[in-house]
Amino acid sequence: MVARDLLGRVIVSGDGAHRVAVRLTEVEAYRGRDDSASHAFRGPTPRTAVMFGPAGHLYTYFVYGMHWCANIVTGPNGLASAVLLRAGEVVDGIDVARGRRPKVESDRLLARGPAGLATVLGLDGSSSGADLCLPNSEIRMHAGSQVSESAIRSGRRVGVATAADLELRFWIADDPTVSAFRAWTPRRRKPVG
DNA sequence: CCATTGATCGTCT
DNA sequence: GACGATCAATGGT
Repeated sequence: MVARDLLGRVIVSGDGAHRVAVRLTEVEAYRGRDDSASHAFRGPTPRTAVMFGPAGHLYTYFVYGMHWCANIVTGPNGLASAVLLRAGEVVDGIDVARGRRPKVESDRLLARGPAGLATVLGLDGSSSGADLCLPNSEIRMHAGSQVSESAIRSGRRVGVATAADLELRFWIADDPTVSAFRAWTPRRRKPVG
């Protein structure tokens, strides 16, 4: 399992009227212990334990005090590799997706960006560790359609401070749902007084 | 379209 | 105590 193999696959959450499906158009690889930008770089912690487990499970994390983002653990080794789901196209449950992001104007932006993608699928901390390969799970993955190698582009990862030169971000060429690249910039602290 | 900035809190040191 | 795998609002071009 490699990051580019995930492009074109479909992540599905919920059933019936709650079903939402997202076809992945942009992903970003994190090489566990070998990668200073990875949450697994300093070894397992309670939060990152699932990254050190078997492939095909979900790893969700909370950032900036307000957003959830989702990864798929890729394994199969003890390296704790994972792939961040950066963007996708909502292919089913568009009304549910719109309801979860009522301020988003265009459907193509509904699952653009990792936090938006997780929101549309209804993912949060309770989803972490879920096995995506179980067909009856609340969250599961379908094969989707194959994306040809010639349609895949790669480039630097978004918003990472270290290992910034690695080209571990992959997306489907010319897809309107792919997120915009933003280089990492240092963050000003809120004034103390 | 682009650039800038505030919001907000779990996690690890 | 500092920081972060982000987003949306704002204001300019």
